[in-house]
Amino acid sequence: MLELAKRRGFIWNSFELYGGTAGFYDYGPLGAMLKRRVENIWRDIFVINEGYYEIEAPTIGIEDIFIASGHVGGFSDPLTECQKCNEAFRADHLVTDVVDNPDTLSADELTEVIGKNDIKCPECGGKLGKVYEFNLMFKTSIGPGGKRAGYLRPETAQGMFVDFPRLLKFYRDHLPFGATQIGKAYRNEISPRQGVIRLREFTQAEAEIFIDPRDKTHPKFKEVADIVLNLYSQEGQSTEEMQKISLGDAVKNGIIAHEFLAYCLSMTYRFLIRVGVSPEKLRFRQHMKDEMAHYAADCWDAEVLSERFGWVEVVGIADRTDYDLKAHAKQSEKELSVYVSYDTPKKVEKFVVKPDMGVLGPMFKGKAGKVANALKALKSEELSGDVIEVTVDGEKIKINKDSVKFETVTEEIHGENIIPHVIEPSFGIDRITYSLLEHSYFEEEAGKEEGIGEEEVEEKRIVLRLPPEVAPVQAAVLPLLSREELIKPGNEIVAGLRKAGILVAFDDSGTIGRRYRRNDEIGTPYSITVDYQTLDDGTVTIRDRDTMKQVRTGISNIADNIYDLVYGRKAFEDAGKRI
RNA sequence: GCACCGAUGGUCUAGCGGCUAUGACUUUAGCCUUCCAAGCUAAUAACUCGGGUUCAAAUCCCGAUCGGUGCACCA
Repeated sequence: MLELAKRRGFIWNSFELYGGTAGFYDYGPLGAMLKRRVENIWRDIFVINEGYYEIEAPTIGIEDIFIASGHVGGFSDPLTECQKCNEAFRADHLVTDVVDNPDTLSADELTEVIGKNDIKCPECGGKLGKVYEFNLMFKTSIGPGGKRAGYLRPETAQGMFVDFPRLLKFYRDHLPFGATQIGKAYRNEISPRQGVIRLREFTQAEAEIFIDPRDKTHPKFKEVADIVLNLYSQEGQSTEEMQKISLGDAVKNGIIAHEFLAYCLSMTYRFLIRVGVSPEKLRFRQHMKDEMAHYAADCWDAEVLSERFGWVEVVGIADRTDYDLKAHAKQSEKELSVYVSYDTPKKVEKFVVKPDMGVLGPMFKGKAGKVANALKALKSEELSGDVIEVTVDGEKIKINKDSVKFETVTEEIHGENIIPHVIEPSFGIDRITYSLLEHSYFEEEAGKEEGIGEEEVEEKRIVLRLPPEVAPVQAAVLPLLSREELIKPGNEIVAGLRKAGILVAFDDSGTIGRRYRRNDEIGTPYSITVDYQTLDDGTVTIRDRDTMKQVRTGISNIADNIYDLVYGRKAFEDAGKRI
């Protein structure tokens, strides 16, 4: 598979000319188109059908963002280098024998522990240097002078959190709403391996959906409740059992936390199947309690079975609660909340204390404000005596009850400010693209050729059964023989298809069989063959990649015909007369 | 990052001290060909990089880079 991908121009190692660098891959001519089509299907589902508009934020973020997100502090590993041989080691791993929880220690604390316990370089016994944090973000500086730190974003999500106030206005202050982003993210992995599974630069498609924390239902949940998924729940993982269960039942039984999350699983499922992931090689795995971030309410990964890498996480779907907005609110000192009005205004009984400032002011002068605040904090029973006592700055102060009025008032409240919860489906586009290539790859025995003598020769066919919608080349036009009278009408068909926006290849070299196989190998779903009958009656044949069957149809509406086939609006049998 | 293994045309591969470096497929040009890759003719194209040993290195040694596997890390 990988050999094919490289040879036919899907993916290959970056910078090969200079020996290559781990963690970087190029998409070739076919791969880039394939990936683009995958992204467009994602847009169709999330942006067009769900209405979560796409935004585009910079790939470089300022330091504040990543302080808030925790990436500056937490997205790193403590390293120490040997002064003698310059080897780098994980500092927390060197001290596991002397400390109980080394990963809770700071770099300075680790340096101290190493010093006190006289820990030496495991390689050469040399002295170890100061421990420093190796951050997994690519750091850069903004503007000259290097004063202002910037980081290549390690995920696209933060760009959407940071835009929350603007997005809220765009959606006219209504929950729920969502924003999406498809773009590059960067992680300076210490040791990336496993091909495109772990990259230093990769493409994410993420949605941040802001919902009312008190209402995690989904209006369209009924439409998807019957979808049966392969779930690998927390409970299931303890017994290593997957279960096929409908989303409706999964929510009812409390396996999935709520409808909204379950709905996201359904979107994810439909997306992955549509781009070409095999349903039987797809499962949804719930994060274990200790694996989940402490703030997450529930989290599910879509995992795809890969022949090379086993189960690979391709999508993460998390209920991140209000963690991110709170973090950015704190860092930016701005309020990030939504005013939500009640259906009917609530009547709330409220106990109000009204200190008589005309008396208290002159009496306490500078302290008056503090005294008043202390009084306001009191409960009704504490105010019942003739003399009221409060403590201000450690000093007990007695106040005559006449100086304080209090009452219970009934107020009408029309709504409140709430911090939305965030549902985050996060897709690894590179992993998905790789997976569908793997799942589409088939080597099969195709027909039987009569060999020399009596024996039959089994013939191998490599075919990429990509869904027509994602296939980079959507149709091939092939003159049966490379002769001018057949090439000419072929070229006219090509021009017509191109006008209709279909990516079409023309090929007249070698035998027809060879050209069919070449197109099978890159997943071209339909091949149009011009033969001598075309010259007589203006018809051509269309060959279906998967079945190798052919139909004959007129040239006049060939572009519409192919378009309908590619986008699934017509079955192959209906595209013409069967041969 | 550690340990072990590997790196030869576009792809797969032979060669394991001796100098025009195997072979297959692919590709290109042409011939032939009336529907499922291997018919004919020709052409293009490779020893990962840097040091060392040697009269001589694709071959032996060291290092780097990349890749595979295990550990670690990561999701």
